[in-house]
Amino acid sequence: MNQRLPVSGAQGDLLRLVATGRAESRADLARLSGLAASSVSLRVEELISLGLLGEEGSGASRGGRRPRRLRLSPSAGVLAVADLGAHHARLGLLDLSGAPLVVEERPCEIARGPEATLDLLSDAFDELLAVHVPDDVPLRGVGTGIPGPVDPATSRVVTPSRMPGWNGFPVAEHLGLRYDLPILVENDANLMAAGEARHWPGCDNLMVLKAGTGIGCGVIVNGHLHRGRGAAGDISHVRVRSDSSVLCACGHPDCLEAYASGAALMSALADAGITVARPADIVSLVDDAIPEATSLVRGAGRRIGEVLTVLVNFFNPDVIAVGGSLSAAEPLITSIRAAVYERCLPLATRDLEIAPARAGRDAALLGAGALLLEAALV
Amino acid sequence: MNQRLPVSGAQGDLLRLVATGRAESRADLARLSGLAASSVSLRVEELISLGLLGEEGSGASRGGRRPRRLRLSPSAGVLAVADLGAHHARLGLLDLSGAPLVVEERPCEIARGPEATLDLLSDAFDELLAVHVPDDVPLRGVGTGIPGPVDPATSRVVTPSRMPGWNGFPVAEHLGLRYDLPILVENDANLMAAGEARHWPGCDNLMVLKAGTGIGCGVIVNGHLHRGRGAAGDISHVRVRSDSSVLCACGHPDCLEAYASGAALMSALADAGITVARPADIVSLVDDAIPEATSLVRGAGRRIGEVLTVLVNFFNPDVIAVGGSLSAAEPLITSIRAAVYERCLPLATRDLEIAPARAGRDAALLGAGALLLEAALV
DNA sequence: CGCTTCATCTTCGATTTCGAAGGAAGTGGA
DNA sequence: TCCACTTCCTTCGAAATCGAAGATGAAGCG
Repeated sequence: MNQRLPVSGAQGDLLRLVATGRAESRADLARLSGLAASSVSLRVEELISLGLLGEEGSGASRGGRRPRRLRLSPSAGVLAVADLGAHHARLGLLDLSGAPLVVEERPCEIARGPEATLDLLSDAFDELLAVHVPDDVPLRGVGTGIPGPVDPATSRVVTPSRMPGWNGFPVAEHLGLRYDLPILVENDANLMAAGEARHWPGCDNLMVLKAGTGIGCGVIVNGHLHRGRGAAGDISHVRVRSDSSVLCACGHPDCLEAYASGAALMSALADAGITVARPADIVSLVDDAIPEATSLVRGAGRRIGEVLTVLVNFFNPDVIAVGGSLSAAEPLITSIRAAVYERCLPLATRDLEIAPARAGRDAALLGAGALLLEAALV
Repeated sequence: MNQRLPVSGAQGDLLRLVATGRAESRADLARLSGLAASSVSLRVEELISLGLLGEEGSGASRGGRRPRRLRLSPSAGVLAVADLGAHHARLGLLDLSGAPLVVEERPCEIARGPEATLDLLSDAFDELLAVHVPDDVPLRGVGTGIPGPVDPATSRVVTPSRMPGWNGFPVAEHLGLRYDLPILVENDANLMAAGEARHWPGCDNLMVLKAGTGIGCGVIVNGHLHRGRGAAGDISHVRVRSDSSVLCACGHPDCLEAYASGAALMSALADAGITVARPADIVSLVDDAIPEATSLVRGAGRRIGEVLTVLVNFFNPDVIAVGGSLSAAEPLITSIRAAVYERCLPLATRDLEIAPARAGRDAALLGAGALLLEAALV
């Protein structure tokens, strides 16, 4: 049941507005699309008779007649999305409004190479589809996040670290052999940013920091993901000020990652005689008020904050959302805030919000859905 | 002769495409606007009969019939644009394709306050119009650059340094009292970036560095000026790594401006017993191979490059254009390049060009024209 | 309760845009 | 030179879109 959406032009725009939750009624659509109300009515009627859109009760009055609420029909289709990590993949199915139908996590060694990994992924998708989706509901798109840089022009992985065999691999092309559908391949931090963006209505410029084993960052400019040449947002190898000198795996001294990533904190804790298995365990240590852990997290936050200082002055975002497994540690955000507010221009921090991410663990999957809906589905 | 352009919707789009030089023929317009060729012909015919557009000879064949070249009629109108500096204003008139008709520089103390300065500006505009523009050619828009932050939402100056009396002043509103026309007010580095952008066709993401008395920076994302909350691109108060510690006028230690601005270099030269009047004089010293000057400029370039490192990783621009009076010093760009290429991710520098600005001394004026044409003129 | 006001949505004729077809004007190869 | 082919531009009927007017349903108010 693979099938491209049979919509084009104006119809597609309207469908997208409903799918992304920006519009709920014909009147909303008229306001947002710029089309005349009459044209909207016509197109909506067509979309309903195509079975893509449905009417469902009525919305809240804004002082006059209540709008008839429009929703994507559940049978309009589903999206299959995944977020590949080093040792496991998070994957699931979304409906066409981008809401998750089912999400699960499977072990998956990315080091086994692209073919094996992607085939495992496709098989998992097929399983989920067979179990959770009726036969007459078509798959409309496939998207996946990759823990490394993706060239936006070619959808190929470029110079990834810790992903042997993936360099230059045409991921989208390979998935396209199995699915004749819109395919999205994107860096995982970028997907997370796209997912987070939907939770900050009215904020067009945001940075999403992913503090986990590594440090990732995605950038939304003007409501759209900024890709640059494929590495945009990569701040992990920025040089930080420091008294000592630590050599990073990349060959340069004093990279942010070597001081403030979950991996760096874990190894520093080990030096202090405290062994933890995952970055998330550091959060528990902080919650238990273990001084070594708290001090380390605070130092990491300060270092991250110092780097963000430059970026806040330069980019002036509305929001910096901090996610990833380390973000649950209270002192992290606090010390990031302190560093940024102390050193940045008042004009840049005037209305700047530095807050925990809102999209939760499935942010990357939701982001993949959002990008598929916005960009890929015509 | 003030008059808003009598165009709307599709007509305006087409006019803009011709004005900005992106389209030269009906066929170009059809390709770029997305309209059908037949619709383009209709609208163009209207624009010609309105006297806004004219046909002028024919262009180069692309293998078939030669296109009839379209140009904005010289009588379609003019724009009045200015770039305010601390002690003088550069101002001029542009035709509707953004090309300068006349440019001049006048002494103008910005410290005399907004009313006096803006009235002087308007008087200068009126003079130029009277001398250089026939009575039947209307003024279509007015734009000016300000050497300080401008809130994009309100077009007010916010927390400027060295501009007493300007804080919170509604510049656009004030000019609007005298001209019932589209008014543009923008930070000077931003205008320079907008002007530079036109000289880098195909490059959608660029940073323009202005190295003069101060250090300014404008950012073009996706072909459009990025404003953020009004301070975007302001990197002059970013903290740099250094052994010593210098206190900047802003109250923080070790700002980039305190080490690498023309003002900082001049004061360092003075300490070495070499007195110069303007940053441009430093360039002559470098050309004469005065070791102190060369070494200072090289150090400034390295420091600027180190800051750019962070921004290149984060933003992944296609081009960094270096302008301003110091940019003529060869070692500046060389050492910026060295710092950036040494430390940035290969993916980010793969196709990155770091080059002297191309738009010349009138960059800001051209930028004002470009922004007026793109944004203000409907 | 009836009245006014408001926002939503539809109807219908006027306008704009499209797209297929074709004429005009050029290039390049046999 | 002729002829095939390309690109540019226009013509004209078909289709999409608009906008004014009105119908619909709900909230607010005396």
